[in-house]
Amino acid sequence: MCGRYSLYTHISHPEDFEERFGLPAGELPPFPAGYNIGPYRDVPVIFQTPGEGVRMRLMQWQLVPAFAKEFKSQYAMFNSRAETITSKPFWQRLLQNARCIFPANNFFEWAAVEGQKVPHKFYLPEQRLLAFGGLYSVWRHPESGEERYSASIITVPANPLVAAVHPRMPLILPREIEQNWLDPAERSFERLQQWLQSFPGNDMGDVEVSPRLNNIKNDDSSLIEPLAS
DNA sequence: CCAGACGTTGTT
DNA sequence: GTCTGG
DNA sequence: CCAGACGTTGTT
DNA sequence: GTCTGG
Repeated sequence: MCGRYSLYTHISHPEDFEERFGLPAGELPPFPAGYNIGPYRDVPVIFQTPGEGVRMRLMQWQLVPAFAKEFKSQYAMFNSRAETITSKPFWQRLLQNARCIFPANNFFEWAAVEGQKVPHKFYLPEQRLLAFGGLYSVWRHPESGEERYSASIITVPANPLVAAVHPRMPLILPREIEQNWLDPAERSFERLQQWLQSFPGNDMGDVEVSPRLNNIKNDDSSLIEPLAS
């Protein structure tokens, strides 16, 4: 699963967004560095619609279907299982028409050790920016017509490194397919399905971090530091 | 995801 | 236990 | 044509 | 909103 992550590269190295996604620093959404980002927050999401370039905007981290009566979900849909989105029509349509990327610097998973929840940070040392594959949805207010965006992170089975801590992990897109993933012209179900892979653990780092991370009210850069043991 | 709350009626 | 809030 | 359906994940 | 069923 993926229920907590960090994003601060857009503050420290905004040029990464230009290089990877063609997004100039001036077009990044106003979002402070976040070291402890959880579900239901508004987070920066990268997406593309037909006839338009790649864009980034804030979306609420959950998924509210367009047909919902209110802008809230009665289910926990901040994650979407790869196994589900390829097998059910509702999700298949989103996979073909509403893919997005959550930019991130790492993700956290909790190990259950003697009844304690022990947080671990997973990251790619050589890469400041990670691209989580996700799905988004646009909901329109019935009266005002106001648009509200929401988005969900796709999950896949954990690779062996992550599996030592937790059985699921976010879909991480290899750099070479990021552009294809965002391209609204890509509708091949078979290719899309092939991209729902668990990113290998070989190049990933895993460090235990402070349990202060557990409380989402804590949000500072010390939370991503390896726990001194 | 984790943490923290979780209880009301009627009245002025 | 289960729901809500962040 | 209208009515009705359409949406979980992860945890122990 | 959009698709399916009757």
